[in-house]
Amino acid sequence: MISTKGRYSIRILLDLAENQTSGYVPLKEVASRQEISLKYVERILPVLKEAGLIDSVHGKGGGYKLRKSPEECSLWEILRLTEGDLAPVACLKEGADPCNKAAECRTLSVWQGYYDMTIDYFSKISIADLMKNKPSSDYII
Amino acid sequence: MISTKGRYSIRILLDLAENQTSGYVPLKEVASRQEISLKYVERILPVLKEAGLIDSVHGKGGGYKLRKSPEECSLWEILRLTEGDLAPVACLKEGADPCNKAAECRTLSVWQGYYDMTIDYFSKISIADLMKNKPSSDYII
DNA sequence: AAACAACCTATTAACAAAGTAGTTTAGTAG
DNA sequence: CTACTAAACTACTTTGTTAATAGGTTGTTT
Repeated sequence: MISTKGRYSIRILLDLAENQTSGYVPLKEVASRQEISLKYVERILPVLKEAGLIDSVHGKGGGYKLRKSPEECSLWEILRLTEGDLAPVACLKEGADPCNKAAECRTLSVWQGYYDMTIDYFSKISIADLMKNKPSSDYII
Repeated sequence: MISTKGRYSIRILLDLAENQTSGYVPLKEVASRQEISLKYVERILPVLKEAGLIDSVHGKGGGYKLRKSPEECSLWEILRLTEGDLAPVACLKEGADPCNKAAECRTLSVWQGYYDMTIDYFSKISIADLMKNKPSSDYII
């Protein structure tokens, strides 16, 4: 399961992308548009800033803005930062001590295959792709 | 993350498949071969029995055995039973109340695509496939 | 009847997710 | 220079899940 941390991060970056101005967008606006607690948003963002996905400015007129273009920002990059990694089993996690049964493990290749597929899937989707996902009028009742 | 419940279940069924006899295999042997606590194995199996994957017999000479052939037993079937479902987000879980933002949600299709891919991946792998995954001699040092 | 193995119920410790609260620091506008 | 604003930091709480463990009961076979 993808936790709120990862899902919210995607929505927040998407919000920043869709509401870009020449300046900075304060979190207050993002939180209110996305209906996420401001305090929780504040908790989530620092890691995205550290990684260079966003820039921030303190004080009046300050806020956040995207540092990269929406095209360059893949969901895999966001999820890896916020969810740690998406390894389906402990022995494939980054920095895990190597399993001494790996050589005889019948299921390792299954998990590895799934993990590779997961990385590939999310790597190929960018924030820009999500922007194209405008709601279809088919859905309007 | 796939929890121990799902991973152990796969290993247990694989163990039953590889150690089939004309009769029944007691859990004591499975647990000891797989190095899983007997008590924990006992907790996990009932759901697999209910679903008709395995048969059991009480008492002396009793134990478990596969009901289906290893070819008919897909990992998806096992994981769905033991992990609930593998929906990456709450709104795709079985029996979830429909999200009222679904029509305007920019990310739903991403999660749905990932979920479809997940089901497809695990559906195409059977216990019989895992039996073929014999450890390669390349790994022996 | 004795041995054996599945079955059932309750309890526990450990951990992570999700969010809240309050304070501090930094930058801008007047 | 001062007031305002918004990010940044720290600590806490609540809730739920995972991964077991413990002990007793029921049902079969020899």
